[in-house]
Amino acid sequence: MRTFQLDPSDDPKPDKPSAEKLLSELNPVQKKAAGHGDGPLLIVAGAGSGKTRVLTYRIAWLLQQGLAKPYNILALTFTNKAAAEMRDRIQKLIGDDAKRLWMGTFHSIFARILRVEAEHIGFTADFSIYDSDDSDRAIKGILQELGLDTREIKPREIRFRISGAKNQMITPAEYADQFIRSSMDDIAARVYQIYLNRLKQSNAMDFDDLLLKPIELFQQHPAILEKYQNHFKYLLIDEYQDTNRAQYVVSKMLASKNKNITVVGDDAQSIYSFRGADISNILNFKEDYPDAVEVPLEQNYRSTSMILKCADSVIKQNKNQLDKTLWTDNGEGDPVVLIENFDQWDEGNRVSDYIRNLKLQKGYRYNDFAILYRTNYQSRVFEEVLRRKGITYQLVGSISFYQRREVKDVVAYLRLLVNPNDEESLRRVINEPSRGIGDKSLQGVIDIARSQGRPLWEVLKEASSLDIYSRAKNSIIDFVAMIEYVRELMAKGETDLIEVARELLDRSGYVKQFIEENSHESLGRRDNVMELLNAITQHQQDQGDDASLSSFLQEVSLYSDIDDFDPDEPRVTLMTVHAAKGLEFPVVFVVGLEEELFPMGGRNGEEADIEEERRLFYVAITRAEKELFFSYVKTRTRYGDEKAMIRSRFLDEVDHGVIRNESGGSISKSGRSTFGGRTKSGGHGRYQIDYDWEKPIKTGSRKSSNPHVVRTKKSRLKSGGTTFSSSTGSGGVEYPVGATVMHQTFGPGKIVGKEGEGQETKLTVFFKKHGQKKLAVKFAKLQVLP
DNA sequence: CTTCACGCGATTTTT
DNA sequence: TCGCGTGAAG
Repeated sequence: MRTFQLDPSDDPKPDKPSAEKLLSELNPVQKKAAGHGDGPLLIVAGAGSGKTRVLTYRIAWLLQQGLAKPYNILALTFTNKAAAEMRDRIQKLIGDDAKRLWMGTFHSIFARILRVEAEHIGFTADFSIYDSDDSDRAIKGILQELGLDTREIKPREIRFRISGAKNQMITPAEYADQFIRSSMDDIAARVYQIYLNRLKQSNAMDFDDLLLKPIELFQQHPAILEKYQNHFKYLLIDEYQDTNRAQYVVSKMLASKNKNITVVGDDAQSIYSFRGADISNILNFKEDYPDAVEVPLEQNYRSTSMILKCADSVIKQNKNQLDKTLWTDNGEGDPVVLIENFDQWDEGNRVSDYIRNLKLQKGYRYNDFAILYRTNYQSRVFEEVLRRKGITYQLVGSISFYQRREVKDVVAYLRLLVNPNDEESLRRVINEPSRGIGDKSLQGVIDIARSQGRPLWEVLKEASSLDIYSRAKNSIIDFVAMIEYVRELMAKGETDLIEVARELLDRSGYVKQFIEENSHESLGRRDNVMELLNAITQHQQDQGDDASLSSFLQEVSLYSDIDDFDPDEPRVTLMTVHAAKGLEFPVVFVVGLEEELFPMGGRNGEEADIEEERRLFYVAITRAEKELFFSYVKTRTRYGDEKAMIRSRFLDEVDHGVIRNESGGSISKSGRSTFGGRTKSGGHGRYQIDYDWEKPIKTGSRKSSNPHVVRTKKSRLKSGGTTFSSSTGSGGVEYPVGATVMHQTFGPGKIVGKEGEGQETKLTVFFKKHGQKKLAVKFAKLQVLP
């Protein structure tokens, strides 16, 4: 990285005429925020008040005024998608300079910095990034080595505690001193220290470390901190209400020299405290920076006044909330409609019928609709119903491609290649496919490694002189040689990345096992592996010369499902409320409004927890532009059996003047006791008479249609079970030029060229988001869309 | 050391 | 209801 000395007293240039023009599309308050010069700036941006717009224009303005070069600006967002979108919008304003802006999530930006500075804190540039799953495995291993029963003490429980401590920047010693309240805490304290050591030895960092290590780096090396302070002359942080302590500290460090820090946030939309987000960061901003200029954005451009009134009546119930008044010029709009259902199948049917009818009557397109729910598992019913009715949808979240076992396995292989000390990856793949290196043999070697305090890999390299079973010993020797061979291949730099990966998968026998098994499922797994290889190629195309296995692996680790949500495809969106933050839709359905689901019952029902649930509900409501629907069910199937549900207290809290039932009447409070009744048989018949929906044939329909296969048809292939339809590979499927097809990773695309026949057909497909690609029909698993 | 079968726990929310 | 992980047998 280059550093640039820019004198802050550089002539503050007078406004150019073009700057006037640049900001002319903003309202006066937005203009004030966007055109703010140096010094701390707090933008309190209500929902739908155009904060992204302000941030975008502010960055463009800073550049245009000559206050900063693109690389002097660091903009931290909540998702990679948000960053990419903002970059796009800036590019439209100022052109290609936008490419050189530092924009991304806290995690990805600091991962990038840490790669450069790794050796200063005892890591190498090739450090691995552990996701929560990797962390759980590491913790599980530690628990086992401590002789503890991992059924009684769940690794996740321990991880939550450790992560919580890390987010508060509490060291293991401090934790042991202050936070022991139960035997679980006691164990967590012990594991915490070992876990830290283990990660360090593995040259690995977990998600929390990506925020903590920069702090460590900057504290220990003031010169490095100063370098970045000089480099990042302007710091802008989006969604500031959701930052945790570590994020707060690191941004304060970076800003402490120039004080050019802009934060944007809305305390009413703080929904990540479970992850350590601390709302007081935004509430106390003005104490940290007494001369901060505060700009409240209160005009809402998104929603009707009816929807805003609804939202306002909800958030007012929270005691711990800043007062603010959102207003809008938009029309009054229609009241919110409450849909009452017998069970989740009714809910799915009614919602999808509304979608169909609204589309017909008012000319909406499918991408104008979103169905928002509290938990991912609620998506299943909606998927099935939408599919049956032929309504296209896209599912965001749920199980992502990169969490699939076979994909994680291959990623572990690749990680091992770049970082041999990565013990979790090593343990994951050393016996996958099975090579006769079982738990016992491996544990033997691990014990030796521990007693010598050396990385497992180093000890494995000396396997020939170890005292272990000879079959396992030989397998280990072969395995080590195989990895070393491929690593050298890579180190020589003459072999293309993709070829290196192929060599690895070939020599390890990883793909071969799937082909030999030749089952529907294993072939699906093989296809997923091929898809991962495609992603490597894609990465190379995107990054050009900067592409390496390390950079690819980083991208994979920090990938989030929302990142490739495409709002322009004509498909209904299914996602959690959390995932919907920052997005907007003309028509929104907030479903599953039942006690213990939304709000999710914090078992003690703590008021703070309820307030966060309420903010979440507020976020859901404020996604809607024109029409808003609430829905709840009377009985819901959970864990296989039916449970009577009580409708959400939130429905009673909403201003009843803005909400009506389906027949246009006002909703009754008593509805909560009669309709949401406790008896199972109570209103059963009554509500079935009202509705004419095809009841799902619960056993029949679900069995007859393999959910895995069907899911893939309309959702992105990323979601769905572990197997995919192999129909594309077995011939008989036509791929006419001009047809629209759906691809697992690239999304929808159009066929623009074709060569070869049958299985060997290669298609040239143009993807809106990824550009033109040549794909083999055999592997690409394309679905032809109507 | 691998394979099969059964039992039990899971469903917050995510970088 | 279903998927995974643990336990015993081959």
